[in-house]
Amino acid sequence: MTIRIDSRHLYLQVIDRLKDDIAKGVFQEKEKLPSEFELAKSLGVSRATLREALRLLEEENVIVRRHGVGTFVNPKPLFTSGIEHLTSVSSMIRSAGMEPGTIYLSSSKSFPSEKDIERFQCEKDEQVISIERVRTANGEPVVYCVDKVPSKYLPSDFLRRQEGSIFAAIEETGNIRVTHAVAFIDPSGFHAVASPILECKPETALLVLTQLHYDDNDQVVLFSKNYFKADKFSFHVVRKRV
Amino acid sequence: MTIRIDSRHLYLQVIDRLKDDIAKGVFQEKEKLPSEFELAKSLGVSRATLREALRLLEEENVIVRRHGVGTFVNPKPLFTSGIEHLTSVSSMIRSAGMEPGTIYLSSSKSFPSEKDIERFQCEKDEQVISIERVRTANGEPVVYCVDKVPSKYLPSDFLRRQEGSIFAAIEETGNIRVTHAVAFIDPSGFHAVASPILECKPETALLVLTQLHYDDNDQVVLFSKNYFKADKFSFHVVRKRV
DNA sequence: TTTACATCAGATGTCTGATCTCTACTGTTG
DNA sequence: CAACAGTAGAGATCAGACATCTGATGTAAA
Repeated sequence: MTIRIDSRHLYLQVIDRLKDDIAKGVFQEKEKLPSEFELAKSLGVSRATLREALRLLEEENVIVRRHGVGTFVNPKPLFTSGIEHLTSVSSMIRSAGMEPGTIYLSSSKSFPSEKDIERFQCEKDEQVISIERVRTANGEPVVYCVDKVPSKYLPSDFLRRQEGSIFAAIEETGNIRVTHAVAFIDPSGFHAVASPILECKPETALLVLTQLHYDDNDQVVLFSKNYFKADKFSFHVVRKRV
Repeated sequence: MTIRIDSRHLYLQVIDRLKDDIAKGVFQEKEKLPSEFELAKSLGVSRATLREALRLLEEENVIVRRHGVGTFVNPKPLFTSGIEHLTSVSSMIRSAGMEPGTIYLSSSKSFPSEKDIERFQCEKDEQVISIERVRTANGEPVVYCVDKVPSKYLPSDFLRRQEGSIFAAIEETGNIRVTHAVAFIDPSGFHAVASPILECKPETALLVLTQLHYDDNDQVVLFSKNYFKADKFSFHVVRKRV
């Protein structure tokens, strides 16, 4: 019996551990994993728990299981991590091999519009913080971002410190975790505000991501509109048949 | 082979059964499911098997489980079925509440280009079929489609019959099933070919979906490039934190 | 009456160890 | 050499137990 430092469920810890090991190449050798019996023993969990983890890893296409044969790691992380995985703009830029930066244009606190009230399901007197930024990749402007978030979700000193990710600030309190988002994808030609800021020629198209970010209680905690300079950026998504 | 009547794994059958029951509203009552013990008994499977099914349903956001409390059906199919689910253009149009139609522009059989050979991993002498179509919604052109598929994946009489989905034709033989695709998302301003065909004004932006369709052996079986008239169409994707 | 704490029932989480079924391999046989 | 039967080992499923969490209830103290 191991001491539970981590309070999360065991099967989740097993998943992380296995993903780590696969990433590190521990199991890579001939793309075959030890048998469930041995794996469970070496991880210190029961086979039932291990199987719950393996089943989810199979659903995620990390591994493949063949009845009577064995479990194999899937040798094709070729096209994972598409837009269907929620990550910050910073890490999107970084994973494209470039250095992210931020230029703050403005930030303000104001009372919510009717749309805001509907989006956030908040009261009329709950103030909303709006932030306008330009994100850069290797110094070049690539994304124009407009974010809106009810001030109750942010630390009180947020407006003063002009740095850091909004995600991190929202989750700083420990009570909220952004778990998923719905992103609406639209193309745009010339945009009166974004195009000049991004130093686009009029014929350069933009990709607009309008996003509603939810926490684990399905509350909208962040609304954002991102204008991507598409010639410097590429999006993909893995589509699965159902 | 792969002819499976009901020899699929038990946990998969349980998932289907539960989804069915939820869809039929059997469990709807107060959004609470029977306990795992009772459910397992009534389904005639062990608790371990039931739990594998429940774990996947939870991952799919169909249900929510709370330790010590119970299992609940999730009352929010609000934003499922985004672009991350692979469906045909026809059903995308239909689910937008419009009637899909097709205009065939051209279709031809030719030897593969170097890009084709790389995409499909085929031989130089294996011919490739190219199809050019316009898809309409309520009679109005909304998508310009260019499809490429090695002729070996299609029935020999395919070029003569100018109708039906390519998906269906590929799967007609029974040996191939398109399981997933990787879609690259790009905006486009004026496009010399697509814009006139779609009767777009020059300033109307297009959304371009360049897709590689895979079968269950991770073979590319279909390449397609779709130009969506974005003012008539809307895309969204559910992004999950990992 | 209200608050705080102890207790308990019932649910999910985890473990153990067994049996069933499938697959790849191997040696035998005609 | 091909066809077949046997076998070992892997995942699939099962049955039952104990652990832990949560919500509700009852009881005693403020």
